Amino acid sequence: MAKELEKTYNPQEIEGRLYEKWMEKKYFHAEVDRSKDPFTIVIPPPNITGKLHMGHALDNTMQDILIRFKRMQGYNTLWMPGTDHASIATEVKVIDQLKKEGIDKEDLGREGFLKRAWKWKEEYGGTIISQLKKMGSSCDWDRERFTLDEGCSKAVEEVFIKLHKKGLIYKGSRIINWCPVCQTSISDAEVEHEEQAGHFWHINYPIAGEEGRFVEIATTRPETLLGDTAVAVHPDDERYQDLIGKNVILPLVNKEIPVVADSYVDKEFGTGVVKITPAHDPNDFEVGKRHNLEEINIMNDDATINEKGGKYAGMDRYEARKQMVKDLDELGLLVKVEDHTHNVGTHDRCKTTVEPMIKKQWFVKMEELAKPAIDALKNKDLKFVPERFDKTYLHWLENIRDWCISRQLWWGHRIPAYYCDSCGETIIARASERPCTCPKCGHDKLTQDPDTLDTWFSSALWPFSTLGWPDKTEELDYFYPTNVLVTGYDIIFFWVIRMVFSGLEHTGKTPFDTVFIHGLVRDSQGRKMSKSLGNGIDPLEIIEQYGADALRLTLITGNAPGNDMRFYMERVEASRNFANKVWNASRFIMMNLEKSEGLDSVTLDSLTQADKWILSKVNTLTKDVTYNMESYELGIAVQKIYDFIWEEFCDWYIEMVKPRLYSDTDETKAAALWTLKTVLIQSLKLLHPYMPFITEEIFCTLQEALGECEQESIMISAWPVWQDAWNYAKDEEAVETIKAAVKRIRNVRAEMNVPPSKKAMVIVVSEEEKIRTIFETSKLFFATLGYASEVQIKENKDGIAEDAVSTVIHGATIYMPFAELVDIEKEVERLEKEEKRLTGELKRVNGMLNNEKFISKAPESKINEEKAKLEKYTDMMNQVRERLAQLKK
RNA sequence: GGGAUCAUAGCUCAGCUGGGAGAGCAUCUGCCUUACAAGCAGAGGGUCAUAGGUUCGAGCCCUAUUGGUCCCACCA
Repeated sequence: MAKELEKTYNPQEIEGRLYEKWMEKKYFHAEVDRSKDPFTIVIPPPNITGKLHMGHALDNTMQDILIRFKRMQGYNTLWMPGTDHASIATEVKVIDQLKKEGIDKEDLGREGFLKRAWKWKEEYGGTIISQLKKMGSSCDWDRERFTLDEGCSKAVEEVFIKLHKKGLIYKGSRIINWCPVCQTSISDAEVEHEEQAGHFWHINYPIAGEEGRFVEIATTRPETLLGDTAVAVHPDDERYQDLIGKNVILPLVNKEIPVVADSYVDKEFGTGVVKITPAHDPNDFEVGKRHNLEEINIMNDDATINEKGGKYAGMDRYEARKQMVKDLDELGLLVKVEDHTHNVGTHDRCKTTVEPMIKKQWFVKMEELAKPAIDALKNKDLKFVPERFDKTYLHWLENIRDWCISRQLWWGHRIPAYYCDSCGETIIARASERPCTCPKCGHDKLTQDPDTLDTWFSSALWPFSTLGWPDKTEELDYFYPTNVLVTGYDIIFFWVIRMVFSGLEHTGKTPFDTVFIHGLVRDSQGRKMSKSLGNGIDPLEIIEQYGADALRLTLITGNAPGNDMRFYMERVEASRNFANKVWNASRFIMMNLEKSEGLDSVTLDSLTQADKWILSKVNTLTKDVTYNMESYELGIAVQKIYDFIWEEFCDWYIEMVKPRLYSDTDETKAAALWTLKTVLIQSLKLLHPYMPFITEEIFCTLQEALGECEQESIMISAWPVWQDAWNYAKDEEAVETIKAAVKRIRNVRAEMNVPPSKKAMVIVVSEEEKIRTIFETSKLFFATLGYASEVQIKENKDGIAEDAVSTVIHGATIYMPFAELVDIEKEVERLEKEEKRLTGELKRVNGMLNNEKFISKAPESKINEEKAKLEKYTDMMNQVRERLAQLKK
């Protein structure tokens, strides 16, 4: 009657089939349903250029765990999926592809290029989505979105126009970070600072009109000298007081430039004199503004020197540097060269050293937007898990600078700005409302701004643009704000912060209340997984070999929120082994259920001590796991489930129950089967968010075998809750006593090298009736687990051979009278060790209980606990001493 | 320069608001016990980085120190 499970767990066969079933049944799909509370997560949209890596695997496993957990708890869960157009990354890919065909981007023109880019997206953009499905991700694929799709684009346009109207978006000439290779501006967040070994060149600038007098400046970038428009000293610097207001002659250029006083200059650093290049340094730019200095851009977009550079025109910036140093040396103006390491900004994508340049770009004014985002955290409308990322978030926001959002790229959202060809008027308008004539001069030729927006501009709107904003959709009203955002700490600046202030500005709400942060997945040596190192481990290969469940478990176990983790194949194997353990335990249970009858008539009253013990255990486990999961302690929760299933359920309970199952006459057999089934199902449910495939397969097979149908899938079954009826504290305590006795027996036998096949009599001696009853009740499995040929339970040790091996547990002494094994010396040694341990414990407990401050300050429960311990240890000590005395005779 | 974080068994790491030092892997010793050798039973192994402090009590809180990692930052 029952459907059988395979002998070993074979994930490959199962995973694809189950995922298809889930898709078909639409379990992932969420519709607005006002009768239920929503629970929403938006996926960090992976780049369409992306391939699934361990970072995605971790990120998506965490989200899927939360979603599956909440779904089982009865929430109407929406996990909103989608992809990011990834402006620059994709543009580079397409350019590369074109290059292989010998085509230049410019040849193709904007229209042609975009056609190719869309084609590329159609071809490769779905790769990562299909890979996410292999992980078991329960996203609502019917709602899949793309940052460049119609809806998201509409939101982008709306936000741009809205912010512009409020004066929060402006176009201005400012110092921006320019990537000479990608030939686009980039935002501050995209600049990575890298320590580079460089030089400090000390150069003499002749003082105008004072033959033979120089002022020595020090610079790390001599080539920018061509754009110098001043030299600055500190206003209080006594050394240079007389120079302020005078002119110096800019070497090589032979132009007079002024000496200005500005407190930005550090007297202690270098020579205390700074050359000021307003067009190529953010500080100098500020100084320049304060002193009305000319801004001379000396570079082309590819970082070669432009026509303003005289003889250096056309040279690359580094080439020019070399030549200029040489020329200065020849002129005798080079004083010295020192080694100097300094931080230079590089483009995070291509690692090119960025060139600060003055360019006309679009910016978002940040100060006003940042404030509510800061308040949101302080008011606890938003929280980070773990909390320490609060500081990262606040620090960034409190020191925020305007966000450069225009990019000189084609693939992305076009800036909705139009310029009149005649009068230069700027018109901001929706594409659909694009004016035909200039509202100012009536000219009919308008040109749209060629730039596109930073890719993060659209992802910043992701939590609400995907739900229909700016339209007032049902979905937006119901699912927004979302609940949790799961992401790595590396994109807090790029994304999280921008979503928060965007959400607050445009919807008036924080887009999510919790940001659940994880770390990086590193290789076994702790290095970042990277293409160039070739140390990346492909999650798909792991899935292929070990199954998605094993991968998911590996990524979650033993990993604290926000911490990096190392990826080990050994750990994957351990996870796979656990899957196999679960599989086989289930197989065992189902084999036994086949022959079962009368499970329906089992009541809680008919359960044995052992049954009640495991039921009580799984009950507590349920409470703990739920609590941990609600606190985002996923690693702790799954560790508890793992320990429970493997140790308590498999190694103890199943072993305890075997004698009853193998007997045809045991009247508690049905109770055992019922308990096995019940605890298994409950454990599977708790495990399901972590290991969705194996739990589903077993759950369904089991239900089929039982002819029961709670639900057709475990993923829509109800999450277990703690119930008072399953709380059996006394039975738990009783079974723990038995376990302690069994452990002692095994310990003694192992130490004496007695094989399990060699059974021996076990005599339990206890003066307490309660203890004797516990053993009496559990005699059957106690004998099996303790490898006993016979179990006797006595009130006193009368009649037991004096030299019988013994061991002591709380409340009882266990004797194993097999003469041939006796080794008095070892026995004494062991007991003395025990005595020593107990002495220590007693000392500690006595110390506490005799301490007035402890008694007056500690909570009563704690005091009672310690009192109970004192009693227990005293009791054990007496037994140990008695036994010792007996042996030493 | 500012900030964060880590230092716990041979290795990799858990340890949530202070009260039992833990897991996986590795090692050693027995077991092919009819769910599982991807297994079962047992064992060894730690001054919880160092020095102080708070506390009846510290791996956990405070201070300093050492060493590592990361983030931020306009010292030319």
